[in-house]
Amino acid sequence: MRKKKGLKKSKDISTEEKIKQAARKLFTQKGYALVRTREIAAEAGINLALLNYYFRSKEKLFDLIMIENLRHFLQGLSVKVLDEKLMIEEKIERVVADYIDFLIANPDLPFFILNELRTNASKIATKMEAEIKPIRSNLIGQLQEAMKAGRIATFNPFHFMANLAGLTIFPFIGKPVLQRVTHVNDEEFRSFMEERKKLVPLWISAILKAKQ
Amino acid sequence: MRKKKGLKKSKDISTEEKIKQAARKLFTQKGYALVRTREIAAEAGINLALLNYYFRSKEKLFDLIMIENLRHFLQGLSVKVLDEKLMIEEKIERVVADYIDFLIANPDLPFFILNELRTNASKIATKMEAEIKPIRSNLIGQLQEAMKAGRIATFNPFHFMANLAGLTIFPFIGKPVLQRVTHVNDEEFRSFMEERKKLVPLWISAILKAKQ
DNA sequence: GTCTATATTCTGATAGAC
DNA sequence: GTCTATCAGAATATAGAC
Repeated sequence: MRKKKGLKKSKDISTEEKIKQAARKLFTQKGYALVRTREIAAEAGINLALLNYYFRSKEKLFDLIMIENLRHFLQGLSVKVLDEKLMIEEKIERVVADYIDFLIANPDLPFFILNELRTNASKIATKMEAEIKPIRSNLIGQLQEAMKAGRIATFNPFHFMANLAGLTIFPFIGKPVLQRVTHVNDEEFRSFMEERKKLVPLWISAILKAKQ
Repeated sequence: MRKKKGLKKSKDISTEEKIKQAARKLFTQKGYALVRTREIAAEAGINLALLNYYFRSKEKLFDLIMIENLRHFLQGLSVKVLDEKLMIEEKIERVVADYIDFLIANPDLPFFILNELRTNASKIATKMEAEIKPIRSNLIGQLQEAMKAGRIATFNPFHFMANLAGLTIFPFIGKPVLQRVTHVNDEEFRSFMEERKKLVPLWISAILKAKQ
C-alpha cells in the first residue's frame, strides 16, 4: 500500500515519467502533428485524463519533449568540441565518432529536429542558436588557424558545416531511402555507420585539402 | 458563355487542375498531416465540396500528388544517368549540377519525400524502387569499371550513394538549421548551392581517390 | 459543376465520481 | 491521483439546391 508514496525505485517509475517517456517515443518517431494524445496515454498505460492532469495540454507536453530532445541533440557535440584541447583534425575525428554512436542510439532525432524546426520555426530556433553558437565559433576558429598554418587549402564555413553534417547526419535522415536503393538491411546499415566513424573524418580531410 | 466547355487555354486551367496545383503546393510545403482540405480549397479559389467532388477524399488527392512528386524527384536523375554515354566522372558532374538546379527550383521536395516515406512507408516504396533500380545499376556498374581501370581506389556502393546524396541533397533538407548556424541568408544560400554544382563533383572525386 | 448547409467522425480537454 | 463519461471544437465528407 505504500507504492504511491514510496521512494522512486528504478523500475517503479512515476506516472508522470511514464507519460513523458511515451510522449518522447511517439513525438520523436512521428512528429507533433501525427501523434494523438490518446496514443500517448495508451503507450504509457494510463488514461487520457491523466495526461492533461500532469501536463495541462498536448502542446505543453510537446514543448517539454522538444526542449529535452534539442538539448540532447546538441550536448553530444558541445562536450567534445569545447572541452578538449585537441588539434582540429583530431577533434573532428572524435566528434564524428561520438556523434555517429549517438545517432545509432537515437536515429530519429535529426529528422525530428528538422521537421519540428520547419513547422514551429521561431519558437525554439532561438534556443538552439544560443547553444550552437559556441560550438560553431570553436570549430571555425580552429579551422582558420589550420588554414593560416597551411595545413588545409581553402575553407568556407558554410560548405564545411554542410559537408560535415551531410556526411555524418544525412545517412540517418535518408536511411529509409538509402536502404531501399542500396538493398541494405538494418544490420548492414549499422555496420556501415560504424565504418563511417573512421571514413568521414578521412573524407572531410580529403575535401579540405582538395583544391577548390 | 462558352467558358465552361471551351478548349483549355494556357491561362484558363480547369478546376480540377487548380485544385491539384494548390494541393501540390501545400502538401509539398507542409506535409499531409498539417494541411487542411479547407486550406487547399481556399488556395485553389474554390469551394471545399468541389475537392471531394473531383478527388473523393483528402487521402486520394494526396496519393496523386505523392506519386507525381516522386516521379518528378526521380526523373531528373534518370535522364542524365541513363541516356548519355559519358565517363562516370563527367556523368557525376552533370547529374550533380542538374540536380542542384532542380533542387533550387524545388527545395521542399526532398524533405517531403523523406517525410511521407517515413510515415506511409510501404504504400509507395515499391513504386520508387522500380524507378530507381536502373539508375543505381547504371551508376554502380560504371563505377566498378572505373575501379577495375584503376581510376578510383576502393568503392562501396552504399557509402557512395550516401555521400553523393549527403553532399548534394542534404543542404536543402538541413537548410533551416544550416542557415541559422552559419548566418547565411537566402541569397547567399542560393549562391553557395551554385558553387556546389562544381565543388561536389570535385569532392566526390577526392573521396573516391582517398585511401580507405 | 458549383455552391451552402449539414452530417459525421476525430481529437483535445474537462467535469466529477471514487 | 486515477478513472469514466462527456463536452466543445475542428476537420473530413456528403446532401441537396441551383
